[in-house]
Amino acid sequence: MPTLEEIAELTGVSRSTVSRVVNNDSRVSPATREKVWEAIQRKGYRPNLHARGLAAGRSNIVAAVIPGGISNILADPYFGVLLSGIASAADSRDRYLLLSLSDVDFKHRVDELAQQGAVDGVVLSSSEEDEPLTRALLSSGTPFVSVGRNSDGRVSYVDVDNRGAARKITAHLLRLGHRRVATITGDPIATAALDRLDGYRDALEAYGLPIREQLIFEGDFTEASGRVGMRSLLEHHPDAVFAASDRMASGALNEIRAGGLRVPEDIALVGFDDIPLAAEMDPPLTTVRQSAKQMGETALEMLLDLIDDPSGPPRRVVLPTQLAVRASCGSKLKSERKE
Amino acid sequence: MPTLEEIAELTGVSRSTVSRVVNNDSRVSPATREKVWEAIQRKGYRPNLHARGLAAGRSNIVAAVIPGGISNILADPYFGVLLSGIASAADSRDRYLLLSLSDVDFKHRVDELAQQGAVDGVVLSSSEEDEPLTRALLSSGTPFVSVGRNSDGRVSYVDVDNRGAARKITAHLLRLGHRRVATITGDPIATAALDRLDGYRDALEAYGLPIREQLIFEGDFTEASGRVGMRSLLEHHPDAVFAASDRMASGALNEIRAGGLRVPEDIALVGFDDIPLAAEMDPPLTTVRQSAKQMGETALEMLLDLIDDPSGPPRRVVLPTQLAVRASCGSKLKSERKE
DNA sequence: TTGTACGCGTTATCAG
DNA sequence: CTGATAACGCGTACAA
Repeated sequence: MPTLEEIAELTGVSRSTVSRVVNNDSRVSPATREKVWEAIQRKGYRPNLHARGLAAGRSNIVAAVIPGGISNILADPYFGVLLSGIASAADSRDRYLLLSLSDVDFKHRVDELAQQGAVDGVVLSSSEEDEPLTRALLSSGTPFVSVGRNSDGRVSYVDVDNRGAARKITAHLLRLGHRRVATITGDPIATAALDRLDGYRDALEAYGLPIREQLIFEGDFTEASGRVGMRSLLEHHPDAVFAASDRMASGALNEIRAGGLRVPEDIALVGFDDIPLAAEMDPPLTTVRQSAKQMGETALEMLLDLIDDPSGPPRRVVLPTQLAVRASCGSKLKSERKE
Repeated sequence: MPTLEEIAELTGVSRSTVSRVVNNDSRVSPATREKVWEAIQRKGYRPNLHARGLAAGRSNIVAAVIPGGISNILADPYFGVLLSGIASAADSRDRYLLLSLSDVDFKHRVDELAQQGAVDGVVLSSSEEDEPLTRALLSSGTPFVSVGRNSDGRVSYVDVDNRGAARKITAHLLRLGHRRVATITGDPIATAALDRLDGYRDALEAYGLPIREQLIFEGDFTEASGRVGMRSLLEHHPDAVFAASDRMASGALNEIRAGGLRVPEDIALVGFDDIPLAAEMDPPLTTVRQSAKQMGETALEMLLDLIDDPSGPPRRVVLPTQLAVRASCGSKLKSERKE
C-alpha cells in the first residue's frame, strides 16, 4: 500500500502538500489539490493509523469500555444495542472503536490505553457508582463520557431519566387502581437500579401510600432474579409488580404463572427497557421504552466534542423515555399496535 | 507517561537494552534485566502502541468484524456472547480488540485496516456465503478467521456442526413419533441456516419420510419471522416444528398459543442456540446448545496462531453441540435440571 | 502556496 | 551482552 511519499513523487509535489490535502488543510491550491486527490484515489492511498497516531498525538481511535462480569452481561441485548449505537456513530464520524470488555487487570489496561495516547477518548458504560475507573480516567485527563449518570460533578454523561420513568410507570399502575404495588429492583450497584427504585417510591408517596419493605425485592436485572424475586413477593400478595428490567419481568411472569395466577387479572406486571421480547410476551408487557442505541450514539458524539474541546464544564444529557402501554398492566386506557 | 528513553536514562543503560527487556529478548544479563524491570514497574512504563506498530509492523490489535444490518443483529444475544468470547480471549492474550460493526463503506474500511497494517488480523463473523469481504481479506493477505463455515478452501474457520445438530434434534422429534415435522429456517443468506435445513432433511430421509415444501418456511432468525412462519405453517397441520433459532421458536410458540393449540400436546416445538430465554420459556424449550462464547475464544486463538505462522493449510475447527432436552418436545426420555 | 527538516517512541541491524 | 543508529509514516513549525 502506498505511502505519503509515493503519492508525492507520483504527483511531483512534496510530502507536506499531500499531507495537507489528506487533512483538508486550506492552504493548498485547487489545482494541486485536484491532482493529488486523483492520485490518492487511483492508488487507494490510506494514511497509516499508527504513523498518524505517533506524529500527531491523536489516533482517531476511541475506546468503549464495559466492565462487570462480562460473560453474562453481554447476553443482555441492552449492551449489544448500546454498542451498535456507539459503533455506528464512531463509524460515521470516521473513528475506530477499540473494545474493552475484560475484567482482568481492567483498570490497569484502560489507563494504559489512555495515558499512552493510544486512544483519544473513552466511552465508559459504567454501571457502578464508585468506579475506580472513573477516578483513573479523571486523573489521567483522558476525555471520557459515561453512559449512565455519575454523581461526580466532573464527569460528562448521558443517561435516561430512570427515576422519572419509574415514577410514571408506577403511577400508571396506581392510576389503574392497584394499591399493593411491589417492585423487583436491579442490582443496587447500578445507578439506574437505585434511580428506578427512587422513582417507584416517588409514585407511592405521591399517592400517599406507605413504602412497604416486604414489597421491595432486591434483584440484579437478570431473568433468574425476577423469578426468585417474584416467588418471594407472592407471599405478600401484591396486586401489581414493577420489575426494573424486562428480563426480570419475564422471569416474574413465569413465576406468577407457576403459582397459578394470571396476568393481568390477578397481578398486573410492568417492566423497563422495552427489549424486543417485551412486545412478544404473553400478555405483551407494558414497559418503559429507552433507546440504548441512541444512548450509544449520543455518548460518542459527546465524546468527540469533548476531545475537540476538553475545556469547559462537563456535559450532561438526559434522553427521554416513553411509556409503552400494552396488556400486561391490564390497562384499557391506551393501546399499542404491535410492530 | 514514561518512554523507553526515560527508563534507559534512569537505569543507566541504552534504549535498546530496555527494549530487549520489555520484549523478553534473551540477550540481556540477569543483573541489568532485573534493574530495568524494577524501573519499569516503578514508573509504570508501558510501550506505546502506535510507536510499536510503526516500528515493528505489528500492532497487537486484532479486529472483530460483524457485518449485516447491525442495528437489529446486535439485539441478538448470540453476538454479544460471541463478542465477549473474542474479547476475553484477546485480553488474556494481551491483544487489543478493534470493533467494526457498521455497514457503510464496510469493505472499504476493513481492508483499509488490513492493508495499512493497522491490525494484525481479523475475526470475521460473516453470515453470508458470498462475502466480498472474504475476497478482499484473502487478496490482501491479512490473516483472518471466519466464525461460521466458509466454502472457500483457503479460509480458516470455526463453526459448530449445524447440520449434524439439526439432524439430531429433528430425529429426536421423529423418534417421539411425530411424522409431520415442519421447520422454520434461518435467513438463507447464512450458511448456518442452510446447514440446519440440510440437517432437517437428512433426518427425514433417514426415516424414509418425504420432504414436504409446505412444511418448510423460510424465516430469518428473528422472533417476528417465527411468528409469521408458524402462522403460515399452521395451515398445513404439522405435529412438530423445528425452528432454526430459539428466537423464532419463541415467536412460533406465541402463534401456536394464539391458534388455541398447546405445546407440546398438540404441536411439539424445538429450537436452536439455547439462549438463556430457552430454559425460561413455558414450556421450557428443547433446543441445541452451542457456545457462542467458545466460538469467539476459539476464533481468536486460531487467529493468533495464524498471525504467528501464516503459512500452512487453513485451519478448520468444528465445535460440538449438545441436545438440551426439555419439555417443549413432549419427551419423557430425558430430563434436565434448570440451572 | 509550497517545501524542508525535525520529531513522535519503538524495533531492528550492525558494530563493538 | 550492549550501544549507536537507521528506519517506520506522518504532522507541523519554520522557512522560502
